[in-house]
Amino acid sequence: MATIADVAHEAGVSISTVSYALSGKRSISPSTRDKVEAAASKLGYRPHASARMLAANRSNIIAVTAPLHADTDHSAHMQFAMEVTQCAREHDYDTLLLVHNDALEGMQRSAATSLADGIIVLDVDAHDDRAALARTLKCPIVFIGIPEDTTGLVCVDLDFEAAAEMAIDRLVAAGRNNIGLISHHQETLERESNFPLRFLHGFRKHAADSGVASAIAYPTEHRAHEAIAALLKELPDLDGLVLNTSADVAASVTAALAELGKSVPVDVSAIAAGVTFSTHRFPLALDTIPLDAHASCSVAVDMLVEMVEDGLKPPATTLIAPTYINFGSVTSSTASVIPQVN
Amino acid sequence: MATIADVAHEAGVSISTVSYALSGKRSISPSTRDKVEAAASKLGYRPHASARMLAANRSNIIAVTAPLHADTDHSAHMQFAMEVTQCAREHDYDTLLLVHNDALEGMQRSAATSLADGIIVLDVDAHDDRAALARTLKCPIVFIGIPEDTTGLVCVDLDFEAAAEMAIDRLVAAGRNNIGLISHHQETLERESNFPLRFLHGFRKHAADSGVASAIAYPTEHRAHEAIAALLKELPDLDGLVLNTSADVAASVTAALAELGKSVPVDVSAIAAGVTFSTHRFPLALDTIPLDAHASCSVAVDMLVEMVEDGLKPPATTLIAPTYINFGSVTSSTASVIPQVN
DNA sequence: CGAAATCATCGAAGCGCTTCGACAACGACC
DNA sequence: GGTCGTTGTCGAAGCGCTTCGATGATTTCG
Repeated sequence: MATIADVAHEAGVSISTVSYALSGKRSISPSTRDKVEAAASKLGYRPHASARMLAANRSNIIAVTAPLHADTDHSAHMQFAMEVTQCAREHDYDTLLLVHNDALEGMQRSAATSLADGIIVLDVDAHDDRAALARTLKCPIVFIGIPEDTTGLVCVDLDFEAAAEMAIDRLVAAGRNNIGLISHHQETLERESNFPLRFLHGFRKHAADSGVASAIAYPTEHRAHEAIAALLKELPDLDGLVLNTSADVAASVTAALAELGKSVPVDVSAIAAGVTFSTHRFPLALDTIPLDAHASCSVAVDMLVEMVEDGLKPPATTLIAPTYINFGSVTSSTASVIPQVN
Repeated sequence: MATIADVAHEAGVSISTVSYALSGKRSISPSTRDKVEAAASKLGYRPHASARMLAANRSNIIAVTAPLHADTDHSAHMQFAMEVTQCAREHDYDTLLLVHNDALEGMQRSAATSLADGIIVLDVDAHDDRAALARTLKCPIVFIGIPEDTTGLVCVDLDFEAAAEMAIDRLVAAGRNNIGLISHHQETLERESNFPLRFLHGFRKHAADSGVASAIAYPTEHRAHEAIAALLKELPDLDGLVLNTSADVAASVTAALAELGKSVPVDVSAIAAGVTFSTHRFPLALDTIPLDAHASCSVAVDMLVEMVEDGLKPPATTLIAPTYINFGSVTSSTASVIPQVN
């Protein structure tokens, strides 16, 4: 392991000159810089991480708390954790993984020991322990997801209320006025993972405001059949469907409707909203208002890095505007089938 | 942030005494130890991570490379990454996440800068770039998964060949002699993720050795129907089924067979083998020979930590013996249905 | 009872880097 | 031609911790 001293010696300059030449934090003559760079690459010099951390008082590491609940959607989590890691790398930060049974202790430890410069909190519950802890730590923290009480916190998330509104608006614009929502499993709601609740709230409110008939079902199985049946019972003329649910349930919607003699998108137009999975592999691809891990993580990491490097910013919640991906699963109730679009 | 000097001052002893009292690396009188501990907890002292790393020349961090291929099973990955993290914590190590497009660079970087003390490699292909790189790094590395050429590498994985054998043996013991295997999607095999290949190999060989009729199908969809049809075409008397495939395919096996008038376990007995998901939520729970993330990760992390702390150990491959979880989805072909067992 | 071993503690030397202040050397400017 | 900025470089002071060797103090034992 070559050290900065070796490079300095090889280049015939002082240690500080090497440091400045490599960091660019002070002006260095081109000729010296070249010598230093040549020496560094000749020796394969890589600055020692801990030495740098200690001297600079910055670890260039951000911690990510990714709890695993029994009903956690691992696939979604992985996407977020990976996306955070990727975004962090773009700012030259690495990512430390903190697991659940360890989440509070881990946050505390990585903050108190200066192991991490900042923390990203994933999979936030309505009443999340980590929120209370976050308020006591002076380490920059960004939540991806929104707890009920956001006082003093920096949060980023998809605007689920707006996503629900967008879904309803699209269906209404297509002449659909009997709109069902398939939400999440009861146990997910009970755990108070917050986003399904926010989506529900947005859906209820906007359905009422828009004057459409609506119903909500909570799947009990890993398929849509039961939920669809429940919706039809309440709303026999169901002609629009919003899916804020798990992948397996959403994937079986078309089949479940087909079994009842109803087709998508003609009889029932459907939109998946606030979901992390892609529907393009489904038997029939569904229009999607995605919960885009990249979008959320990118914003969150940018903010966190800014907080680390430029000092704390005022706590605030950033809602990310929903976007719409059209696959042709919503058609006008009066028109004929429009061919599927990519 | 209280430093060790503050604690020393508060306790009225020297810095080194504090260090030894807290680490236990030299004998310290009980009275002094108590004073130090009191001072430390009074001040809320936490040793500064980078200072400790620098002085001790050990980061207590292990890196995990978790690539994300297009066809990667995120859920399985997350389990492994989490499990590694959990196991690492038990040895007082933290876990750094390295993402794919960054995997080689990341491994290099974390090793060269001493950011990580060791590396765990996940989701290993038959011809994995990371194997070649691993041979050039002097940093301890453990592979979870087995590349084709294991020269100079330390690898840990489920014994997939033995798992395939165990599955066949169980079915044969139940009088099943027409055994089908549902393997993975073609694209997964093409990428040469290695474990499906090893399973395939074990299955082929042991089916031949056992003198049973066998067939293999590769699912094309996210359900079992097509694969089952393919198997029945080749093996009309199909009475045993081995599932080394994805969760969605395995989950729909019972339904697919039912549509063809065949029941599980009477007409066809089935075993899921070498899979990370649990079948206990399936419409019908299937006997499982699990690819147990905890088992693999625990062994891998133990080995890695040992390599870090006690010096390199000779490269070798450790195969983990398969275990069998009985849910009653395999019954004797001559007996009547046995009630499902949990 | 003195020599040797043991124990408890301290001081100081790093670990490898960043960064501050100092200081030549050099033009620019009036 | 002195004064003032610039510019480029260097030395040294840490960052907070671990660990080695030294040193008294205390115990052990022949």
